[in-house]
Amino acid sequence: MKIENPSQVVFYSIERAIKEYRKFAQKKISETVEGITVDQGLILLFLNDHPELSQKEIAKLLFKDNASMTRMIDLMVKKEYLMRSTHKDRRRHTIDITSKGKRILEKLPPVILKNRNTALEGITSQELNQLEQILNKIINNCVINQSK
Amino acid sequence: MKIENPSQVVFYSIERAIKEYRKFAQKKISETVEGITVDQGLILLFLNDHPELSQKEIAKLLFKDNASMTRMIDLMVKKEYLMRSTHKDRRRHTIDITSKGKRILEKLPPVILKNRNTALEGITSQELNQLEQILNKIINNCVINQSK
DNA sequence: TGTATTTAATTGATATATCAAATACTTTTA
DNA sequence: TAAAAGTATTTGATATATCAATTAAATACA
Repeated sequence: MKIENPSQVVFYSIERAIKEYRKFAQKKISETVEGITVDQGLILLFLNDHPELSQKEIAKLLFKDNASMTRMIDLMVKKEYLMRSTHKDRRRHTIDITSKGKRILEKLPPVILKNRNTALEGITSQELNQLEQILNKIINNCVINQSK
Repeated sequence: MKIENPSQVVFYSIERAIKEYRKFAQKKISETVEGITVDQGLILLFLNDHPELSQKEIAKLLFKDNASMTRMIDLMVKKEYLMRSTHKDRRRHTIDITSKGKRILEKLPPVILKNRNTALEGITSQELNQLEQILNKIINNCVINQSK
């Protein structure tokens, strides 16, 4: 049984698209903001909009593992973008953005918006909807069949 | 400046689609073949079809870094799926599939084909073409603007 | 031919991914 | 209310990602 050439398989395109976008976005972010990864930037943005988020909730938003999130936030605390403080549910922490983190937040949104616009240049909103729909079908197929 | 909710941004869908597919595919592979990751399986398949591939070429096919590929193949050698032997270009190695690797290869293709079909269930070939086209636009936008 | 430039692979350092197990709390329930 | 079950986070072990630097060999070229 013969497996198709990768270039003929849509999963390679999906993987490549997200990897090229991440590489591109990281490069542009690094040109503007020192010492921040794409994911760290997203963590700051989410926390800024929703300060009550738990590590677990942030992990889910970014499709990360809880253990990874612990270590990412450890690092961001070490780099002084974030601080952990006590939460009334003492299993959790409240995660606060430091002033250093807030300074990053001022520079970040325009870069991210520009990156997204650049990456989506020449793509109609109709195409974007199609893309979303098809991807959602794939996601559903995978999620449903995983539990089987 | 406000950054959109993740669910409204197509890049989250792309990321989620590939991650859910990988999780699903890994689960199905693990049920059939012991001790093999999706990427390790793909390395075996590529080498089987194109035994002359260098580590660098395999890395490119799978969108990996050369350093990662060195370590992945190190591990596959340690687990006895692969062997390195001398190549006429002595900077390289020839990478041979062991008999243990070949036994994996007998079981792998049907699982992978079934995974892909399951994940793409209910998606027309027209939609697949659209998906490819739109993703290629994104890829091009990122690649072109990276060098700028 | 000898030196400079490329090239394939490796290594080191650090970060992230993944799974399992452990901790420290909270909530349920008998 | 005490024990059981559930939850958020952390930790350990191993693999992979990423970038820079190194090594060893091939190629270019003066």
